[in-house]
Amino acid sequence: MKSAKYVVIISVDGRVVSSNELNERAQQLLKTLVECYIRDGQPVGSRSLARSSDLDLSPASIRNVMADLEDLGLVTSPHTSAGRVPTAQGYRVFVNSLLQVQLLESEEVQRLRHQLEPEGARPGLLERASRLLSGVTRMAGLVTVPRPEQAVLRQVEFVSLSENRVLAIFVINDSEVQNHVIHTGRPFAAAELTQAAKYLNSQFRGKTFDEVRQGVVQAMRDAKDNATSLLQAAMNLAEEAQRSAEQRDYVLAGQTNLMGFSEFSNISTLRQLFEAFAEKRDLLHLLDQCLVSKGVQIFIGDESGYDVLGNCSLVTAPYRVDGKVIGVLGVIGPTRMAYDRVIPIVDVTAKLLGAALNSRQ
Amino acid sequence: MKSAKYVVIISVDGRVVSSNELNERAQQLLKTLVECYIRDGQPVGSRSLARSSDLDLSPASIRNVMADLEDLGLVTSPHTSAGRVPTAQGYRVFVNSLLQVQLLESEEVQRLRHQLEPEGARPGLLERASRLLSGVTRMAGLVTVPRPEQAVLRQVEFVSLSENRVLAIFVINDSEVQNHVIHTGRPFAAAELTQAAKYLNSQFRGKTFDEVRQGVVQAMRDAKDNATSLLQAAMNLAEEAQRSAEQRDYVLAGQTNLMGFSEFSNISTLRQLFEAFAEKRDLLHLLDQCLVSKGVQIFIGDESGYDVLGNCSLVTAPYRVDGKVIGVLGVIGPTRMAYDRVIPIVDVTAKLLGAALNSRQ
DNA sequence: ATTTAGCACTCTTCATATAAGAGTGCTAAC
DNA sequence: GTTAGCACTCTTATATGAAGAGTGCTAAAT
Repeated sequence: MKSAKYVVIISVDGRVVSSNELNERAQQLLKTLVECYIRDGQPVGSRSLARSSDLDLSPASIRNVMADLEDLGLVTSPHTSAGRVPTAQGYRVFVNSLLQVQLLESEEVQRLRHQLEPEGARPGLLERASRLLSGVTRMAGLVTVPRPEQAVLRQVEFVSLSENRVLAIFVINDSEVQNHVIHTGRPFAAAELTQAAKYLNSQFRGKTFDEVRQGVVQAMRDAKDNATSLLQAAMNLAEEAQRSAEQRDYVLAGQTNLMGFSEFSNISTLRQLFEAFAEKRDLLHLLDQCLVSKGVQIFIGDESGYDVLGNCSLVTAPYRVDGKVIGVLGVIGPTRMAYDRVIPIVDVTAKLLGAALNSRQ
Repeated sequence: MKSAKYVVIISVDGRVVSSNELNERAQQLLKTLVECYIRDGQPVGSRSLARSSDLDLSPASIRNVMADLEDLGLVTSPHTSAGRVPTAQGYRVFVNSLLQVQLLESEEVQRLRHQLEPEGARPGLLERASRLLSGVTRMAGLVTVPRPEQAVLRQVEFVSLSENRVLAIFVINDSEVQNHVIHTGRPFAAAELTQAAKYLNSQFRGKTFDEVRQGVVQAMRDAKDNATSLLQAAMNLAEEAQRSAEQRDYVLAGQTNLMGFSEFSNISTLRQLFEAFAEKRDLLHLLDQCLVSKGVQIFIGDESGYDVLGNCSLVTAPYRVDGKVIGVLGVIGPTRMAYDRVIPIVDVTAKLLGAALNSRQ
């Protein structure tokens, strides 16, 4: 292998993140190549690249550049006599420094906003957002349920189910509701439960779940000596509910859209992907990483670290209530996706969802 | 086409339902053919059928019988030089009168029962039943959420969300919970809501939703003149909640298992099927039809009336609480499935789910 | 009258061969 | 530094032929 002509800056995690040191021509050609490939889905050869690019170069010259890009790991060739295809790293350079995102028409934004208006409770806002994303991108939409830790407790109710089982109902933030069955050590009378709920509501209504957690721990310590059975019980319930309320989850929509892409024409690949959707664990882990991000975050191909997502890209954006990030939404599709369209859509949808949630306070 | 030698009884809906008039030999051969095809997934020829069947016949004789079965529409041939494959009608005759179901080992039943024990609330009982079905049959499991009309109201709570929005929480039957956002005509104070809930609980706790509906109508009529604003409001809330509580739904599990079958190797077929799963409408309509059945009910291939389910079979059984049918569960897979195993599994699971729901009362 | 052996026939599947086409890498000329 | 030319590789499509599976029909056997 000959040494590369151009230097590419590598980030801390060992991946290409910048093309500052790629010369003008190489950048231009990489950009055009990615655009062509995203548009047509076919490996693009030197000939058609010469035609598509504004540069006035012969195919032979272009072939030289392509060889360099290939050495840098930005493009690859399916076989000798096919054109070049971007690698995950190639897409990364494209997204980071070559891409100019399309601005959404304001009427288009209006349309999105309209879809997220709180008219009619069904289906829920999260599900509508997820469907919206999948519908407008023709890929799969993904919206995590809001984090309870950062969510505000609005109300808690206890309902006796049977002997030792109590149903705890938490109204969170807004109309999001979580139900949890709690197995208690002893039976509780209805009046006892009502009082427990009353106490908890008076203490913690409007508090975040983090604060609730702390308050519960504190109260349990204080109550050590002179604990009434009721307080003790209420605390137990709250803590247990708190624990089971920490489950992360997401709402997925439009998976079937992915079946239209040739990338997933291999049914075993497709199956693994869908199993990952159903399993949720890996996706949730990935989405959790996006919670810390300020804005749109993208995983391209193997960057995710999960084999199943080998030829998938995940475009995400966190959504906020009261300025605090409480969840993430995004779109999942083949690495070969129209990033310039998808990125602003995800970005705007996150903002609109946050706004919709806020307006419900 | 030559005329058929054997008469097949046709049921009211125009489908073959009985093979009483098929002679002994034809029945035996059809049975063996279906068994072979279910086992191997290959069209079965006269030669191998001669070997597999207990009958001591030459391939040539068998070919004669096969020609008759083909005329009757019970088997078909993919092409000239392939063996025969059962049609939907062929499967129907097999299931109705040729099949002997396998009895489940009692230890196997124990294992199923164990999986449905109410230990740990997560995931919910319905979801566990659905997963159970998909896991043990290696196909897709399906469980409808219980019908609210026949369900018993255990408790209702109202929570004020914002100006004109009230969250109604219905605890039904057992730990099943439904949340509904109600848009009210005017704001309600917390105390008002509490009283409304108290009133409704005192009136309707333990009643079925049908009775609730009647009670609501009656109370609204009585209250016409001397209606307190509170009663009126409570009634409105209850009625609206009632209306939105009528939505049917199901829990699906193990769809990805279907991707392993050659029947769904065509990705466009697969996509349509998965879209039907997501759409839910058609499946629900089909499942509704099974509510009236006493026991296991089966749709084979095009019997369902939906094109997407062309090469699917759906095996269902209603489940009961307090002797009343409140829902349906089942398994969906290719028409080529091991009916002798699946039928008792679905049957038993329905009983076990009913029992598990009952034991929670 | 039923059953069966024999046989011609059809259709699929697999392997092989061939030609066309696309695109490359290299070299030498511009 | 750029490009034309060219040999080379690899894919794709198409044709061909042989093997194999299974059928339907007919005539002989039971």
